[in-house]
Amino acid sequence: MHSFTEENYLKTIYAISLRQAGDVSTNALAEVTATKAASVTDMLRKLADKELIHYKKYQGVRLTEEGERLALQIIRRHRLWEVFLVDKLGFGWDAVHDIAEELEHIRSDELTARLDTFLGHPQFDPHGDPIPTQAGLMPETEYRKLSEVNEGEAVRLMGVLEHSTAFLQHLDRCQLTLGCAVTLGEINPFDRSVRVVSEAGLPIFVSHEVARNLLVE
Amino acid sequence: MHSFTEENYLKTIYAISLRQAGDVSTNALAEVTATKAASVTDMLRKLADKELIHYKKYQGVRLTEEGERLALQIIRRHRLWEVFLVDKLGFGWDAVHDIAEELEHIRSDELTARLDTFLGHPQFDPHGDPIPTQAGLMPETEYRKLSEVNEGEAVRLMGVLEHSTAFLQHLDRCQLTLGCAVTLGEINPFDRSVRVVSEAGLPIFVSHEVARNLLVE
DNA sequence: ATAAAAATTTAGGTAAGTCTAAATTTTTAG
DNA sequence: CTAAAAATTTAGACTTACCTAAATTTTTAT
Repeated sequence: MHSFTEENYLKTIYAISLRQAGDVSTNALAEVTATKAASVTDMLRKLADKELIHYKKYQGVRLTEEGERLALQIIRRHRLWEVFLVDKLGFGWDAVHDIAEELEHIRSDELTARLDTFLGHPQFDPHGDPIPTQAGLMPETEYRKLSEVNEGEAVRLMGVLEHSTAFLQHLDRCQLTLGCAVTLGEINPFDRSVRVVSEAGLPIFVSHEVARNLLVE
Repeated sequence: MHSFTEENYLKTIYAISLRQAGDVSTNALAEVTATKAASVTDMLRKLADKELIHYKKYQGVRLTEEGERLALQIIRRHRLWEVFLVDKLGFGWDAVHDIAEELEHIRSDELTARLDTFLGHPQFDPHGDPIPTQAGLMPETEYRKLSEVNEGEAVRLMGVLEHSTAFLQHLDRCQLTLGCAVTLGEINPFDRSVRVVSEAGLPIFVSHEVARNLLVE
């Protein structure tokens, strides 16, 4: 069996791999796991011994097939629990990350399977992130960033790239909820902020910083 | 904050205190926690430093008020999760203990409160054990053991004293479910086994060993 | 009452996961 | 191309929770 800590490293390696090409560096892992590079090195040696990562000293790491399978299993559990917390318990989408971070480590395939059924086999978590399948596949999504949409286009808000409480609460205050349809107004050439118009005709001003963290289709 | 392991010790001290008078011995704890007496002594010193138990060397331990408050909080979470697993996810009552053993350590008062509401503020877990209140009180129950009931009496099955999978599955096979009404037939004077009759008139033979692990009212 | 048995604690050690400081390797800049 | 900077690894140490073996205290039985 793998420890809580090992699972978190696998998940983190997967997450970093998604947003950058090439192997994952020791320092990048140290930053995300909030530990020191020396501690990361220790753990990498251990994960390599277990053949969960490909690791050559000084060269960074990448998950093996088995490592990726485990990472996706943990991400699946995390996202299913987030759906539970929001849909069933009524938590806000900005309040579930830390709790799901603990729940994801409960080790029971039957629990995961029953939870999935109970929730109605959801495809996406409350932040619009796709839920890996039981078979261990991450569903592909074809979303663009709102910051890449042209004036006049009509799009639907499908996900977020930033998961911080502060960002999600900002979206709540702007009434930008997942699934809402918006039409792009003019883009301010100075700061690239943009006005979008909701279904209800309500104008919402969105900074470039926010727009590039919103996924639309 | 208190570690996973510390929480388990508190819960175990509480559980042992319930079924025997006087202080809890080091050996009793070693047996239940499946560790060695020397390890228990280490942990007792730590819990005493944190003022969660009263501890005098060689004299056994008992929970302080704060220790009992924490123990009841953990038991509350355990039992609420068991209700969730059985009522919402459809697990059998014989399959939930180990999973709840992990879930009980998820540390979020809001999670516990919302789960309680979601489940409809249940008073008892799937084994008939009372769920401690949010205020930290263990509800009193006035159940007798089936082995102490007289011939001819009509009683209702309210709980179990033994929680093993084997015992619970045995009850399932006998169609002895919580809440079912039975009337006591004759008690065999040789082995103290007893015949009970269900509501449907079905006769069920119950060994003394089983009868003294069944709680009725 | 006291010696043997049982229970408990102390002493010293291990593994996991972390740390700091020092050594080493790789990358970058002139 | 090479020296300085940055990244990474190694060495040695700490904490938690556990262990075994030995010492100590309490209990039990004659």
